[in-house]
Amino acid sequence: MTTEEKIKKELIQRFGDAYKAFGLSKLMGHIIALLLFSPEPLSLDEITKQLGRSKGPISQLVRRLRDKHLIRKVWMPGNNRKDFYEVEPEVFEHAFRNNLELIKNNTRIAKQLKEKVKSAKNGSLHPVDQRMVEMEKFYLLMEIHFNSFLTAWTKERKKIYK
Amino acid sequence: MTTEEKIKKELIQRFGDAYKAFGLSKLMGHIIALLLFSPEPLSLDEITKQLGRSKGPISQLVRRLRDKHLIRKVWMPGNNRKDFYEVEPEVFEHAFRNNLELIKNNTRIAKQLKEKVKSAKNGSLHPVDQRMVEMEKFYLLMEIHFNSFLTAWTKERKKIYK
DNA sequence: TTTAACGTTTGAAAATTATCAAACGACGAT
DNA sequence: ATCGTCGTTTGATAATTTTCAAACGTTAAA
Repeated sequence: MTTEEKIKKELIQRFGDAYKAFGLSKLMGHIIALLLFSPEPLSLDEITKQLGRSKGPISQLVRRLRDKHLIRKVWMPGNNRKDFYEVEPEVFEHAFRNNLELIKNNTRIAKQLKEKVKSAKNGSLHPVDQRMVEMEKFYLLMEIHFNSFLTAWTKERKKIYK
Repeated sequence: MTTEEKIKKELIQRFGDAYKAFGLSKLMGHIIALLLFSPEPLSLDEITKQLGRSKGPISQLVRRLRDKHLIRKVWMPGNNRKDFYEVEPEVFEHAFRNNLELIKNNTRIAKQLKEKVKSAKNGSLHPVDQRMVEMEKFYLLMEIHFNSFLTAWTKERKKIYK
């Protein structure tokens, strides 16, 4: 096995683990890693072949990755039949934004539960109320900092790819 | 069912979903939510009873929650046999820090792969190299902003619980 | 010292999720 | 118009994860 193949294998491996750690499908990580490594866009057939899986799951996960804006379809001249894919230029940013949605959901939980506790207030304040207030503030502040990170990154990225 | 019970049920439900969305066990979310709602620390028996599960999984997940610093054991006077648990005062911060570890792991992946590509450089630069450079910068910048969020939160939290 | 309650561990069962092979519909190519 | 290739869908199977019940060791209470 050449050095390049070893690197490719490790990239696939580690992206799989990372995706799983974030609660996503391991195979999704494999697909991203493979496309990340490939200098050229790959067809579904290529992906299935290189990852040694069958068409079913690849087709489904490629769709999900597209929904998440992590990869995109690219038109290849001279091949009107096959779909080719490559990673989105802003993969990392999009991956982060997907995570941001989960954060926002937490803010929503806190806000809604807080309201419900408040409206059901029966004289004595329930301790969970205080916690929900804290939780909402926590995630709101987090959203602010996450957004400021995104602006900072946009600037930084321009420097890299100018 | 009283309003309070409805709120409790919804809290448990939604924390379960949220935990699952972050790739953790749904039951872990249930335990946290239950403890979050309870004004008093709960024993393992209470938790198993209230969640309608058996001792095995509760025992295991309580340990994992403790490892993650999301809940803690609390000594109860007059009850030397049972272990009682409550949520850590800084649950949200600790939950965030756990996530930060995953982020740091991503930084590590980028750094390591980048090095390997560089050391294996065979004349023509492989496109994955550029991507790894970008990835590392992305997650390093993220770490900076995450840390600044944590400092900001520490300040904010003092205001709430002063 | 004995007993009983407690938390942990463990092997099996249940439930969920991932994966495959095959069938299908769509659409260029011939 | 027909054929063949492509991506999707689907029902069955495999693999993984979750859950339970029972056995176990430990330790406070009697």
